[in-house]
Amino acid sequence: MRPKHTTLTPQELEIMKLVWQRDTATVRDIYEALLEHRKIAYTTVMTMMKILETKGYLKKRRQDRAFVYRPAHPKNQVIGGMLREFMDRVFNGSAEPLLVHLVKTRHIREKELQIIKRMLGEIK
Amino acid sequence: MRPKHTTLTPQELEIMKLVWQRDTATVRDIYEALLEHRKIAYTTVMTMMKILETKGYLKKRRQDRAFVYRPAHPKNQVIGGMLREFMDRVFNGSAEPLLVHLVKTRHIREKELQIIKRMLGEIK
DNA sequence: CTTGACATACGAATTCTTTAGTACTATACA
DNA sequence: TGTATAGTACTAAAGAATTCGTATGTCAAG
Repeated sequence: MRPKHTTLTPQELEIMKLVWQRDTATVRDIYEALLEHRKIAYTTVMTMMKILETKGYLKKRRQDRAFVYRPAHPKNQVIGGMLREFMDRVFNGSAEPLLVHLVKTRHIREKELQIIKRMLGEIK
Repeated sequence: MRPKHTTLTPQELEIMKLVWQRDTATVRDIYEALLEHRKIAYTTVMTMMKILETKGYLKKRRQDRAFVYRPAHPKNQVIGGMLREFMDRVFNGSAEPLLVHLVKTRHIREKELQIIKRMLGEIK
């Protein structure tokens, strides 16, 4: 059975990025990090992290009075899933038209081409 | 308050793809195309297309009794915007980590590399 | 012991997304 | 002429995403 296709929402992703950076984090850690960019309530962050836990993206364990959260899956795996979902939905699953866009918008230049070349060489 | 979505939602995209394919389309055209994949009500399609019109993605003009819709912007431009938004949100705006994923998941192979090479050559 | 700080639990409001029902209108046609 | 058909307009409602308030519990400092 194929695993349920569930993707991170924008705000969930924002929080997950911060947790991946830190490997472990409390609600307060994330709350303070988010506060530097925008106004947000402590309980909002708590709710989001609880949601991420029930969705299986975060694991928590109690330490003293507070929960300490950590990622349930590596960043690469989750981000990779989001990329695949996006490619499926927007480009019908094929990378080629995506690459066409990246070249035309100059997001891929010689530099990126060299990177790809080198990575492909390493895989072989 | 959640910031307004600047890009197409999944269902909106599904409809836009069909309109781009046809260049012009009535609600009935899209309704019938969608019906081949899933159960959906005629009025649902109508509502979605009205939303797309108020959001500025579709233009309509009356022809006989029905509206005929057409895209307000070319597909490349809109899809390009979605890719940009995704890259910003998920990869902090840089193409490189995105390419790393595509290489590692074998979505970029020799074939795609050649395509990129050729396109870069054409741009120069 | 009381109080303030800090944590979770719970509930709820708001907005966006998606879906669809009902009412109404104009046209075609039997 | 009256009726079925095909269209729009309007309304609504469910579910997801996002936000936050209030209640409550615990611990440490005074």
